[in-house]
Amino acid sequence: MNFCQACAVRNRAICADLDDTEIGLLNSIGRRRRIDAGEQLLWEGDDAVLVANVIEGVLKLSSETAAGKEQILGLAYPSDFLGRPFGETNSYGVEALVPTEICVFYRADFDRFAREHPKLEHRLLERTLSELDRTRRWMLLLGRMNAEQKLASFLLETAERLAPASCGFVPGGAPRRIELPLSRQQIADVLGLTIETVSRQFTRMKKDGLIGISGRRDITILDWQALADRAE
Amino acid sequence: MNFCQACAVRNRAICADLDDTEIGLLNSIGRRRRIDAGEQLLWEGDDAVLVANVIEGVLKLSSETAAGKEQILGLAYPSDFLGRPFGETNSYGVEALVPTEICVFYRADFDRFAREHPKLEHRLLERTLSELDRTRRWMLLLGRMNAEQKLASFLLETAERLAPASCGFVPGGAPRRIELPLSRQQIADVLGLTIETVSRQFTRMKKDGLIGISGRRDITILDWQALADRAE
DNA sequence: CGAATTATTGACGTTGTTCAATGGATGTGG
DNA sequence: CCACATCCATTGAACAACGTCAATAATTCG
Repeated sequence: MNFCQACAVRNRAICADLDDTEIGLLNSIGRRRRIDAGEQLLWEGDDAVLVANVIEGVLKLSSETAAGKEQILGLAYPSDFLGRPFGETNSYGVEALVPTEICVFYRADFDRFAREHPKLEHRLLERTLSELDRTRRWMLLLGRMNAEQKLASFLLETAERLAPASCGFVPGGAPRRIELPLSRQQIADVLGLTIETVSRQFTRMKKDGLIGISGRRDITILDWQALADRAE
Repeated sequence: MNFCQACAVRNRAICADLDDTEIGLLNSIGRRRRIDAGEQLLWEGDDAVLVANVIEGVLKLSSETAAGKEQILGLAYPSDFLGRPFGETNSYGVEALVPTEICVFYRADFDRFAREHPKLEHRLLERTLSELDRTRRWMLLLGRMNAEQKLASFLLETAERLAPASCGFVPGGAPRRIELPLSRQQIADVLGLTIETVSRQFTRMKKDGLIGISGRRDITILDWQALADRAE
């Protein structure tokens, strides 16, 4: 059977441009896999054996310093691509943050398929270019923003990426409740801060009426404009 | 006439896999251009009109916060690719740091050519994937390293990238003199620090015998191992 | 040679980290 | 269903690293 036809990210993932025959071929070399929250998919420094598409869930890409301090390098959401095609080793680890569903390939199979299907390579190129842009924007945050700006930026971006693309959501307007896919420690690891600093910033934003905090991971954005102002 | 045949980066740039006919075609849509040190090639936020290959020299990619603080997002050396194919706008500015020679294309022409030549797209994909890896490694530096580690890492990477690929240079061993392509301020902008902090770190490394400083931009790495130790 | 630019150095302030204690939530076994 | 253990988050106080401001020194360039 062919999973792809019913795939939730069929029109957004890198396979979107393939026709039925090609999809069938790709389907035959990939397989679905569920990953529990906290389960690791790829390890930093390992041989690059697998690549994957994210179908449902959220994963973190991360690396650590010799001293053991972690830095989260990026988050992967549905339709994002994971792993290092045409590469030797994984330069970062990948771990699911919530229960996640992916579509995995052996890198060797994927590489071969990709080289034979320029349409797929083109989509992958576009996606990689976008990811590079996003990553560079994140560098500005890490290098030049203070704790308040970092957290405000993080909340805005998370709200945006969590909104299903289909629902035509635009930031701003009404209060919006979001369920954070990350713990406080992980947020700290994304922003290059400590957990204490993150916690203090949350408390302050709540006190100032920018956000509401209902549960550890349950945040409501009350004042978009004020949040955006603090992000710059 | 066809510049490509005599091009210094003919075997390393994204055009390396093209045959003579294809190179001829590519040559006809591109042109050589010299850029002075300090001259800007692309502006952050502008429409993405141009893309280019670096032939000789060094350029910086940079972005700034609303408050006007600059962050250098990356450096481009010979054979690197510049600009945003298949994109709308430049998400960062590009400026030459030293007298530089590039091979420019109108993005529209380049995009069309690329879509018709999967070999070129493949090279561009490999390069973009490598650049993404490099950029993510830099995020670890920005987010989790202190000033000393940042500067040590910067010096090591600069020494490596400045060494002509041909000469089989490996870090370590004998003292090595390098001419920094960046001012102190620019180094600060790469590392997410201030010029004063960079200056103090330089002074300290010199005092500790790790490096020699002959002129503002003229550094000799005296003790590779000690420098590598401080980088982690 | 002198002006302008860039870098260094010092004194001081601020932000975020570190260390330590407390608080709140979640889950398990009795 | 409660008691307890565990985990995660919050809060406070002291400290260190880096930033800021200001003065001086060294280069570069006309």
